[in-house]
Amino acid sequence: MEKYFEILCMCPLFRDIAHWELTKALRCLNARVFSFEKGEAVMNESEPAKYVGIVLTGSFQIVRTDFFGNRSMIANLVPGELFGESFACAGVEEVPVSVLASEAAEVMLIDCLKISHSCSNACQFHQQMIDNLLQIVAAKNLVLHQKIEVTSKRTTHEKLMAYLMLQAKQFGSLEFEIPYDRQELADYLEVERSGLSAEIGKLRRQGVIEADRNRFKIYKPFDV
Amino acid sequence: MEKYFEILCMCPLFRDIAHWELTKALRCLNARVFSFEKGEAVMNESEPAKYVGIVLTGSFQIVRTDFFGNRSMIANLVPGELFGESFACAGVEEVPVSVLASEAAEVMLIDCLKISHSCSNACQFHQQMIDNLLQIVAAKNLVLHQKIEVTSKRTTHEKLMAYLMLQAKQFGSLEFEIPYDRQELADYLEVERSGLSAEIGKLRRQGVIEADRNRFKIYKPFDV
DNA sequence: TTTTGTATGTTGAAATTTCAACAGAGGGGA
DNA sequence: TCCCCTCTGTTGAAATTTCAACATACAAAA
Repeated sequence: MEKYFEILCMCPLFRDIAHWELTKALRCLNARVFSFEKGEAVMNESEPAKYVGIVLTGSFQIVRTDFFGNRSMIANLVPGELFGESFACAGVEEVPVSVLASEAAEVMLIDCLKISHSCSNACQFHQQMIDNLLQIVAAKNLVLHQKIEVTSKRTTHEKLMAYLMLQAKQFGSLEFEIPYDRQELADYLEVERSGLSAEIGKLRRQGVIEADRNRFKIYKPFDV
Repeated sequence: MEKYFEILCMCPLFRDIAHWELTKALRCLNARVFSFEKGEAVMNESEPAKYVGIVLTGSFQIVRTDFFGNRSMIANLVPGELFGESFACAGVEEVPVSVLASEAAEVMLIDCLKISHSCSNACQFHQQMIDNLLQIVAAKNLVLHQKIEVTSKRTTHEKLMAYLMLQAKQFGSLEFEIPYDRQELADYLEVERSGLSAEIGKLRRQGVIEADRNRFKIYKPFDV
């Protein structure tokens, strides 16, 4: 467990929890680590929400698949990030998403009730973790608002540009990598892959962007 | 202030806070009540997030308007519901939405910092309110996931049916009223109003639904 | 009652997306 | 090296949406 301390210390869930208290906390929380191969699911749609997951290594994707098999990409998770916390805190019986490993990856799972309910040992850290959870869940809200901001645009062109500008802003550079391949980006933007590829090709020919696989470069913020 | 006690007691923010403590709490929180006319804004896009709002009477809508004036409807709020809490808890400098009164309405505004920071009087209720906030923010997450579920559908037909089925499920009846007029529903579904009206007309003629203003009735769950 | 304004429904052309199918590039393994 | 498979880009036809414009119904105001 100790080998994950570095990443756990960076995890917002353990913010302001003393290093020496972490070992005790993990035991009290009955935290356990699991490994996944690419494509495996940590959490499946319609399961009850019980656990909070912390990405330790690799990366995961939060996706939802509807009745007809249409896939919608919600977010990409990198080490230190959490998932499942909103559903567990809200106590939903059926999570509306799946969480899939997008490469070999490891997570730590914690029973959410163990966070909110103080244990018999009267551990100090519970309160701090609830405060931390509140901030994390609130921040997750912003991620969803961001997706809505992008996907509420009506055309593939507008969605793509909105997404790329947002990424550029977050990376602080007009050149950056995105965590999605074409199909996944299409699933995030809620458009057709072929249409997305066509749009990228068009922007490339117009000299608006440069795109190589998941590496993008914006030349002109707007093609006014 | 006392005249709002009934609605405040039902507000999830004050869940498990003793009735006798509420008066003290409101004073400690420096809670204040404001009135708004239809169309007025309690909160504007790009303002810093500072307050948590509680709807006391009337109703409000959370909307976002982009660069080009395209409006996107996020949610409708009725008495007892909160808004702004996610942004305030996440400490964002620019809220991504506006909150507008959809009729004459009243809200109670509370400085979010006063909730999370214990006061000098060492009031008891702060901790309970943080626990409550966590659940509220987590639930807000579900509302956003729900909107994404609906709007990720590709056609107006699918979006509309997904929305209506969801409403029917929440009302527990195939007959119900929605809180939006046609333009607002179009803004929620992220489609064109005229296209939405056309689709509603089609479904009506096919006998799939009955629709009069904001009152809907579903005859056949699916038009397989 | 008449007027005015808003909400809703309709329509047809233009723009865009979806869909299905295929081609080329590149990586990994045999 | 060759083969296989995945990812990306292209394309053209069909389906759908957007856009602009107008008709109608209804409610509030004059």
